[in-house]
Amino acid sequence: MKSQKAKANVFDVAKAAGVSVATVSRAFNIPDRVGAEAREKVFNAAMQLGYSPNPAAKALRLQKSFIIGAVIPSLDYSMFARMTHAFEEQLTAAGYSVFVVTNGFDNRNMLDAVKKIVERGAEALLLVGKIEDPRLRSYLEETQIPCVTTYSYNEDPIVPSIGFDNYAATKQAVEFLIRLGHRNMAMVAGPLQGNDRQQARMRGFEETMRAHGLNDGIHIIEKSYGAAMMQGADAMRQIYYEFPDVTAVVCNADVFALSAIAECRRLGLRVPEDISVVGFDDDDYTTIFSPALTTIAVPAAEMGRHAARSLMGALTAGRRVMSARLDTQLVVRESTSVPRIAAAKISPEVA
Amino acid sequence: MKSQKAKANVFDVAKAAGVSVATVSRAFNIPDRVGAEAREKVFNAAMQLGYSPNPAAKALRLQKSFIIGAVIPSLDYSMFARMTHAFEEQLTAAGYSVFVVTNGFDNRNMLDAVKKIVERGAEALLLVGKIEDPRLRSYLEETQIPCVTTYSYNEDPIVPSIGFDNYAATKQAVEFLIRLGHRNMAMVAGPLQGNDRQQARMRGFEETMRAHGLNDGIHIIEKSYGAAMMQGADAMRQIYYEFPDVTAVVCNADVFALSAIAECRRLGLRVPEDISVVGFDDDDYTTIFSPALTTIAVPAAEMGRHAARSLMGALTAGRRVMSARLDTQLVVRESTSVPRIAAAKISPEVA
DNA sequence: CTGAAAGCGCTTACAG
DNA sequence: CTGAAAGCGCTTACAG
Repeated sequence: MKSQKAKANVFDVAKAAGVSVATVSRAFNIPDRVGAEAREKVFNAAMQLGYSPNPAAKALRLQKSFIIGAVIPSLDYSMFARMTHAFEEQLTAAGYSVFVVTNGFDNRNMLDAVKKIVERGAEALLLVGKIEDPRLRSYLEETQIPCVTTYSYNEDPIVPSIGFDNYAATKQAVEFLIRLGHRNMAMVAGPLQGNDRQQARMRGFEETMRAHGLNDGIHIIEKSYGAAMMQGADAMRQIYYEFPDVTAVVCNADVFALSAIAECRRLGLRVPEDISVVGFDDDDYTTIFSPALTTIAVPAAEMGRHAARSLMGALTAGRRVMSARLDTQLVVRESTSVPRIAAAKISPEVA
Repeated sequence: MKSQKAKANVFDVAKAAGVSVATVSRAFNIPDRVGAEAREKVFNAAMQLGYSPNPAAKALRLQKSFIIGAVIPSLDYSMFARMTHAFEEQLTAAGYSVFVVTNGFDNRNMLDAVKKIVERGAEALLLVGKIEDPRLRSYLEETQIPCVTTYSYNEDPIVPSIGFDNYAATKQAVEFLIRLGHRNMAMVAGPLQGNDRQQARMRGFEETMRAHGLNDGIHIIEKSYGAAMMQGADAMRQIYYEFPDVTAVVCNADVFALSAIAECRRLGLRVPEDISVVGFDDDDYTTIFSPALTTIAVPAAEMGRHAARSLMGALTAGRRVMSARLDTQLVVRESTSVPRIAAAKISPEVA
C-alpha cells in the first residue's frame, strides 16, 4: 500500500514485524536460529513490503559480491556464446550473477579487462585461452582470485584450465586425412598472435605432417576474424591459385570451412571429390550444409558448466580449481574423402 | 610492498598520502575540488597501494550500482548474442557492467527473471519482446526502473521498445513472394505462446495472404526451438506430404529455413525451382549456403547499441527512454524465384 | 581547499 | 531465541 516510499529495508521490516533487525536478518539467512513465530511475522512483513535485501549492503558487509566475471573474446562466435550460456545458467541457478566482458581474440591485452571486471566486484573469473602475459599472471596470483581458463588445456600452477587439447584435436584430424591418402594440405588459421589455441593447432598440423614425412605438404594461411564469411573464401582462393596440389584443407573454425566450401563451388571445385575440407567447432549449421562438414566437436557447453561448478566450489568450499581436459571428437561427415589423383601425377600402382 | 594485506581502502590511501579520506574520495571523484598537490599525493599513494574503490561500498553509499541487466531468451541464437554483444560493449565502455540472464522464449515467465536481476542490483533493464504479463507490467511501473524492450516495436506507455516491425517485415516478404507468383505458402513459426514476435509474423503472413484473396494458401506450422536444425527439416517434410501445393515457405528463423532447404535436398526438391524458401534474421551463414538464402535482415547490433545509449541517457540525464522503430531489410538472394507450375494445373494463359 | 562525522543497509559476534 | 551495537568502505553535506 505504501506507494512512493523508496524501498523497504531491514528496519522497515523489523518495525512492521515487531522484531529487531537482527531477527529479520536471521529469519532470511539462518532461519533455524529464529523462533517459528517471529520467522512467520518477518516473512509476512517482508512480503507485504516487497522487501528484498540490498545487494550492495550485503556485499559490503559480507565482503562477498556473488558476482562472477567472464572475459571472453566475443559473443558473436557461437561456441563462446554457447559456453557463456551454460556458464551463466549454472551460476544464476546457484544465486550468482555473471558479468561478461568481451575482449577480442588477442590475449595480450586481457589484463585491462580482467582488472576492470575484478574492480567491479567479480570474485571469480572465467577466462579463455592460455594466460601468458606475465603482468596478468602476477596480478591473478597476488589477487588470489579463483579463476579458470577455458578452451586451452595446459598444466599451469596458477591458472587452472578446463579445456581441451587443441594440439591433439588437430593432430587427429590431420592423421585422419593422411590415412585417407592426403599428402598436401593447407591449414586456414585465425590470427596467431596472442592466441595459443591457434598456435597449438598450427603446431599440431605441422608436426603431424612432419612426423609422416610430409614436410613439403604444409601450408599455413593466417586469416583475421573480421567478416569471417569472407576469410574462408579468400583462403580458398589463395590455395587454389598458389597451392594447386593441396587436396585437403584444415580450417580452424567452421565458419572458415563453410565459406571455403562455398568458394570451392564458385571455383568449380567439388568437395570432397576434388578437395577435402575439415572444420573446427561443430556449429549447428555444419549438418545442414551440403556437403555436411567433417569437423572437430568441441565441448563448449560442458566447459561452461564445468567451469561454473569449479568456481563455485572454490568460492563456497575453498576447494582448489582443478584442471580438466575434456574431450573433443572428430565428427566425420561428407566433406572429406580420399584425394583425387591429380591428372599429371597418376601412377598406376596407386589407383 | 605490503604483500598479504587484504586490499587497500580509502583510509589506507589517506594515511599513506597524509590527507583525510574525504580528500582521497574527492581526488578521484571531483578532482577540481582538491589542491593539485594533495591530488598528486593521493594518486601516488593509490597507485602504490593498488587501490581501487570498493564497488559495493560505492553502490551502497551512492544508491547506484552501475549495473544494467539484460534478460534475453537465449545466447545460443546468434541474433541475441549479437545484440547482447553490442549492448555490453557500449555499456562497458561507459563504466557500466551488465548482467545477462537467459530466460527462454516464452515471455510469460519473465517476471521471475526480471525480479531476480533487479534484486541483484540492476538499475536498468534490457528485455526482449512485448511485455504483456500484467504482473510484470505493474512491477516495472511501480519500481520505476528504466527499461526498454527489443525485437518488438509497439507503442507502450510503460515499456518503450527499440525494435522493428515484425508484422511489416513478414508482410514485405510475403508480398514479394506473391508478386513472384506464389499463391500457396506455408509459414514455419517458432512457438507462438508468449512470443509476440512470432505472433506478429503469423498475422503478417495471414493477413497479407487474405488481403490478396489467397485464403486457401495459408498454412502455419509451429515448431519448437529445441534442436532447431531438426525443426526446419520436420516442417519441410510435413509440408511436402500434407501441403503438396505449397510453392513457398516463409521461415521465422534462418535456422529453420536452412534446415528446411537441407531437407528439400533429401526430398529431391530443388530450391528455388521447385520451392522457394525465405528466412528471418540474416545470420552470417546465409550467404555461404547454397542456394544463398533470401531472408529478412534484422538490426541486432543496432538494437543493442541503441538500447544501451537510451538506458544510459535515462540513468545519467533522467531522459525518458524513447521508443524507436529500426528498419529491417528483405535481402533477396538465391532461394526464391517464380513458382514452378504444378503439372496438373498448367493453364496456357499463365505461362 | 580540507577534515570530522554521519549514514547508505546489512550481518554477526556479544550479551542476555 | 532475541536485541543493541559495531563496522564493512565509501561520499558528502557541514564547518572551517
